[in-house]
Amino acid sequence: MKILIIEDEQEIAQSIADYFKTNGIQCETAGNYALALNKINNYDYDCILLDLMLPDGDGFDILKELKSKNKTEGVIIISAKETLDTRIEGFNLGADDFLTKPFHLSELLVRMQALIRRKNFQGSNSIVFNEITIDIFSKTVSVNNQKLDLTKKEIDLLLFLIGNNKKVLSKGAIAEHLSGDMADMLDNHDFIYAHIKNLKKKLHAAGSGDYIKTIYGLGYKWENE
Amino acid sequence: MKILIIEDEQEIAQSIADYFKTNGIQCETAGNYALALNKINNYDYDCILLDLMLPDGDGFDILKELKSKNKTEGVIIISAKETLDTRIEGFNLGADDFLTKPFHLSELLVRMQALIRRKNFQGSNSIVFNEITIDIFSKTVSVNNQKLDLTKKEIDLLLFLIGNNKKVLSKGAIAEHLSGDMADMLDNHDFIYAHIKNLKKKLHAAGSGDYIKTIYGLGYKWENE
DNA sequence: TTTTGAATTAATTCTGAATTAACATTAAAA
DNA sequence: TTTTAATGTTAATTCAGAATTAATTCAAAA
Repeated sequence: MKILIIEDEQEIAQSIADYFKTNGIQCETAGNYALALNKINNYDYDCILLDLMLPDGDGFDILKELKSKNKTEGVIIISAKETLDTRIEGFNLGADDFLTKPFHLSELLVRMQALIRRKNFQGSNSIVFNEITIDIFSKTVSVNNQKLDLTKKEIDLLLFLIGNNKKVLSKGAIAEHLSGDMADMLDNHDFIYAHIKNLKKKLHAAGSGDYIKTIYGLGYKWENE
Repeated sequence: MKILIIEDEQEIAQSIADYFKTNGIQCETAGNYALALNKINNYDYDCILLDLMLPDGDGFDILKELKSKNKTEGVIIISAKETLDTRIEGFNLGADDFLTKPFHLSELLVRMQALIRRKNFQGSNSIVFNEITIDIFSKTVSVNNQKLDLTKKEIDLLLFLIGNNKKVLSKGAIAEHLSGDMADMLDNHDFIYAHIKNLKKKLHAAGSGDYIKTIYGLGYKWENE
């Protein structure tokens, strides 16, 4: 078993490598974006540990590269700051696990072993909120195990709301997220109403709770009632 | 800071509680599955210590319950027998740390503090004034943990007053702040009366103190009585 | 088929005006 | 000097209409 550690802090990379080696796992390290890309494209690994903040690039880009090349390595993101949003972005890009610094090496080892086992069993990764389950890989949403037929934007909206659990999101912020670009505040954001309504309707029809709250004058938020 | 210790061996639970209390951490204990479930569903804790083997149930089920209800408490599993399998299952179910008995209380304390630090770092941003808490992200105001339903202007006014704690704010200044534009001093500012009154009413109804003082002829100020 | 913009309707919040109450100032009376 | 009454100013309260924001509907665009 061989893993690649993409991490610019030499000390951290080395201590992970040492710990893994004593546990019978071969390791290679890449301290920057360019080197990491090179290694990924020329060698195969069982698992990749990926730090998001690199001196010469974004860890997410490496993830994109991996997926675009249809590489099958499992990826565990290790990041200093974890928000549910970055977690979801990570999962959306195909990461398998997410670990926040500082972490215990034993935990990393266990998770990595769990990941490799999961890979072998073709397990799926999902986000669960009460009766709602969102499968990150298949992009399917189900309520009480009943599959929902949501459009792309509806899933995107749902993830954005859940990912910012309890935080109020303005119409402008939602519009920007859904449309992708830096929609300026002068734009027409009325289409948000349609998406909110449709998503609410579908969730409700499937028997889900009313988690999308309207905060009059401020926006919307997702909240367990 | 308050934690819940779920552990059936009374002696162990007590010694943990004692140790933590001398370190300024409040503790509650639950000696069995049923009691633990009850406490979890009715109170909020900063962290939960979870023994896996309980006389009337499985600790993992408590973990599942926590996650399905989207509780955000950190969970440290303490278990007598650690196999890689139970570790993996624990992490997969969302535990944050895993400690094998016997352990040093000092280690438990350090890990718990690390966990809480990690949680708080990504935690919500809030302003607290005695019994009043204003969460900036969720745009919610609560008094003694009871949520208030304030309008945009009311929240705005509350923040303006608290933010200028003890400073007298003229009606004109408040009007300018609330309306956003450079309202000239000739404008009618009577609407301020309504907002002040509504805000006072809602805060008072929720059991808050009367912090909004009228300074006759000058304006209003926020002050701890 | 899905997404978006426009038009319409509904709901909520804000604000100005009117009324009433509280306070401050002044001046006359005790 | 102190009290009281008269007067004017400021604040509290109330409420209806104005303004804003959201929901809904539908048709056009992607």
